[in-house]
Amino acid sequence: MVQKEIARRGRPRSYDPQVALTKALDAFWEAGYAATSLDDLSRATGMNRPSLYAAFGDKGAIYRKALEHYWADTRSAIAIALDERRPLREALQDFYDRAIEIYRSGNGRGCFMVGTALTEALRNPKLRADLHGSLHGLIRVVTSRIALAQSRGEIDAKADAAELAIIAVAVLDFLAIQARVGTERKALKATADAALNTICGPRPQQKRRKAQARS
Amino acid sequence: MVQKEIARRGRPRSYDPQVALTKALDAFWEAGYAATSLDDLSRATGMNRPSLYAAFGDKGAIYRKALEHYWADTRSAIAIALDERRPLREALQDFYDRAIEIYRSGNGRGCFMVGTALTEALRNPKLRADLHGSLHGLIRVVTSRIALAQSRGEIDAKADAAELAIIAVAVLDFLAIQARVGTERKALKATADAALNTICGPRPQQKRRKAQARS
DNA sequence: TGTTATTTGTACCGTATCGCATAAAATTGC
DNA sequence: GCAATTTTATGCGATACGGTACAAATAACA
Repeated sequence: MVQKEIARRGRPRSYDPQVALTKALDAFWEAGYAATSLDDLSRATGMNRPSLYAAFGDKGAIYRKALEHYWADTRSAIAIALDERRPLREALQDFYDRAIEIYRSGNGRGCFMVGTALTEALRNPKLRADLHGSLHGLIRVVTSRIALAQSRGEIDAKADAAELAIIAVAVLDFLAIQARVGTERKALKATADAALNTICGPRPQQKRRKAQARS
Repeated sequence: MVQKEIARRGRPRSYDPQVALTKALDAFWEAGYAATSLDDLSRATGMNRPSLYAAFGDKGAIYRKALEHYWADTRSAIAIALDERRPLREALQDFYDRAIEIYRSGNGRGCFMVGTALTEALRNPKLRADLHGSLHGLIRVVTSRIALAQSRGEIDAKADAAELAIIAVAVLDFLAIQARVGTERKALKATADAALNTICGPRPQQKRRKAQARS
């Protein structure tokens, strides 16, 4: 995975493009697309504006690359969490646990797509279509994962897998919303539990308290 | 409800503050807070900037007033939809139908709070706390409405009302997200049906198709 | 008719913004 | 060491931004 070290000709870069992109992502994630200036990005990455421009393009291009970076990470995390070798309940539990940790990072910044891209979507048809496709794809993945669990007899075979998947993804996005309005971890766990109990049925062995209506 | 016509002293206003505020709301709703300039607001309302400032204050104050206006409308719509005199399923159906119409308005702009306020929440503690409070309040209202239906024997009394309310509100916000990424009405209806069937149980009499995984 | 009160419209100020032009710096190849 | 190459750093230029000062406009009041 390490890039071969080819002796490059001119002055060497003083930044790592990958970490710089991550810093740019953080800046956008915090303030949103429109409220993040090139100076903010310059400060966040440690690069000056011309370097930023040479490396990633204009502000829109930086944002698109940051979004692609985020989405690639997200996809791989989802694939790991929903691993078919584990029971559905365990998979979904991991799915939500990972989401909660990400969404609570950075003072509870939530999901990058829900928190920043969604706002821009209305005036950016390409972005809008990409978000639509991502969401649709996620629902399809979760649907087939739930259908698999049904075929294994883990959950009620008469249930509608597509409907349960919609619930599952809706709760995922709801965690993002709750996190960004400052909801603490305990309440986020309760939200995830609501999804787990609804989709997989109430947990059998362990004791269950009634969920508090804290948000 | 008509204001008494008191003879005001100077030059009369050439705008109606209520409709101007609604136009400002529309502008923010479309582009988000940061991307909406005072010139945009001036264009949208037909007022020039000094009039705008005199009427509502600076940009932040205009936004706060627009948000309060939106939330007041939303609260009353929710109260009507969840009317205790109807069965829960009918109430929730109306709840989601109203949401879908609002969220699909303006080329699918979604929910004002999810689509614009959420982005700003991270850097605006007061706004964040308000959003948190609103969300929490909504969950509490829905929880007690579901508990009422349980006490009437409409749905399973052993279910956890608070958990079902979380699902209900999560799906509401999911409708907002789906609408803003361009999801068409049919798929939004399918999302709402997923919530209805999950919370109230599958509809008994009418024919049911399996939900497509369209988003 | 003149005074007072209120709103409108134009124009302006200081600052921030985006993108780029240009020069200085740092490295490799010869 | 010298030319070629690539990146960094400073700074510029045109525009956009939020907010306000000021005068013209329009009404009630006396």
